[in-house]
Amino acid sequence: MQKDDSESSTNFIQNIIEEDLKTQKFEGRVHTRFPPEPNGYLHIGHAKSICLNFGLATQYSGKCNLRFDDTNPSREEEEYVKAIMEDVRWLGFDWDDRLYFSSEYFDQLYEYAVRLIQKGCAYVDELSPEQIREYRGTLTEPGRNSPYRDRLVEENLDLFERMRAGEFAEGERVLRAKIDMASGNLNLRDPVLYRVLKVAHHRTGDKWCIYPMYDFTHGQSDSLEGITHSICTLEFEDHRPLYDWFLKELDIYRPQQIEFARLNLNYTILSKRKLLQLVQEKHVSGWDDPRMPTLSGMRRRGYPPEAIRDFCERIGVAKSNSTVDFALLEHCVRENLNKTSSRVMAVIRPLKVVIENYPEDQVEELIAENNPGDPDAGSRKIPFSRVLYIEQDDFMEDPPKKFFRLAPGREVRLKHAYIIKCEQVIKDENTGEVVELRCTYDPESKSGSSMDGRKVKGTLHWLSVAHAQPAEVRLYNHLFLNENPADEKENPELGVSVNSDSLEIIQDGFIEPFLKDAVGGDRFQFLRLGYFCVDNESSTSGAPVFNRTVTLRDTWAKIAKK
RNA sequence: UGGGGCGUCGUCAAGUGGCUAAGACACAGGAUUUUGAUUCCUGCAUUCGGAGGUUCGAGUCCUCCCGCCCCAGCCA
Repeated sequence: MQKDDSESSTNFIQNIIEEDLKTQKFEGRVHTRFPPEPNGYLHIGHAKSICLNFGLATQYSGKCNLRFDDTNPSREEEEYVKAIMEDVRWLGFDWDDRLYFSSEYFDQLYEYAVRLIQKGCAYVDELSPEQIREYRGTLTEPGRNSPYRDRLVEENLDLFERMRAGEFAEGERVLRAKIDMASGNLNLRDPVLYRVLKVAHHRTGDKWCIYPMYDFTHGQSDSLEGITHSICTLEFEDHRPLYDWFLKELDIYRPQQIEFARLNLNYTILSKRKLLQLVQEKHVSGWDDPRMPTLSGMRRRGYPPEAIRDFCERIGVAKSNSTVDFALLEHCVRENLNKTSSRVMAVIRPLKVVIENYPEDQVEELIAENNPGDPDAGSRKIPFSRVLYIEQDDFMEDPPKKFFRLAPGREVRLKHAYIIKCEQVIKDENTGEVVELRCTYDPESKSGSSMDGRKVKGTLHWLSVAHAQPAEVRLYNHLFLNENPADEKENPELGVSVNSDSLEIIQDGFIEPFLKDAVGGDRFQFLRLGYFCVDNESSTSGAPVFNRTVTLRDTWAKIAKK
């Protein structure tokens, strides 16, 4: 297989696969799987795994399965299954007819367990959970054998069958593998294979009251599906000997487990447990809150799936624990949106401007290009009149040196329109707040006219007051101010560290007339403000609500800070 | 003091003994610009956790040391 891009380098997993292809280890096959547990929503960390697994399959003309690892019914729900499938599809991947559930293998897994018992490799233990822990030993001291370890095969078979029949309460019996209680690898100290769980399963209902553990399920499921490369995260490295042990003892097809480092992103948390906590404690509106690093949150925020895939491509795959800069994700989002979104004007903190020398009842239709970088994007008309809104930030009564927006006596260009000059500042008598600017315009300076060559430093976005439509605009910032919110030592209480400025709702923003009819998911660049999308949840017909996806890069903000 | 991993630029990350250690993001300058956006240039590791050694030649091989991460669920 030739790489289509000779400049890009291969990661260590690709190297392994290419070596396996060369040696015909799996008869030239590449078959991966993405195996989420349906106990939460997918986040950007899962996207890395999805892109890796599905991407490898595509690259090497192989296949990738979607398999729900649903062996613990007490934490799993159908709601999550649906959401996960939606998210994987949205990201742009397709599992065709290869949708699997570990629970489909419960019969087969039970049979495998019986086989191990018959080989003398597994036994039913009746130590309590606490005793099992005690007998396991510690990191530095070996464990001790359970007194029930040497039961006869027949006795184990009978007991295991009775476990399945529901004769024992939770915690009274477990099935354990007989490996090595002195192993330095704790996973090999007679791991539990089956436990009693008198809980209905979202797919198998009440059929079972014993459920296999992850370790006894994952490898066998991979084996049954003919997976070649079983890619998982680093914390499972210690499980690989166990993964291999089961397949060897069972004498069934052996896929190869490969571990890579999970994604960490600064300013965000990527742990299902903590994300669930944010949802449950209502620090966010739900799993799809636009501030969440979940795929559903990013979708609602306006991140294009292409940008997320690009990000996953760029971060690479390796084995060292690392934390990727959030700025890289934002860069990918901007890069995509810059190419694809129409430029429109919106004013979120309006300041009234009256053009004194512009006729009272005149309205002009000005031509505005939709995307300067893309001539095919076309243009639209925008109304210009005597009374306008500009952004409050774009005026300063007493400007610093490098400020080249509007100020008393200064000139700026209004985008697509005329050059105006600030003649007078009107303030509120009581508060002293600037409430209106009286300006004049230069009729010769109209955009597109022969006389528009005159240069001014600043160009502002604006809206005609009579034509502007009101709209709610939501501005988002990092959910956490701390660069490393996952650090328990720094942030023992997660909720407390949530950035109180992570959401700002602007109720009284204004948008161009035609944006009134924008529909959920539509994406735009609000000139000079950032990229925004129409919120799917809160928007109603004719009254769109906009989410700020990401700001534009802002050099001025950096200068102003100094 | 057990077992398993990892240490290359601020952040990711190529590099599989042989030209001056890729690339991206970030950052800093400059040019163009009716978005302080975009685009375009330019700069940004004499050095690869440290110390020895092998070699004509070491980020890559060997030895020792240091640091960081994971494992003691009947979670995945």
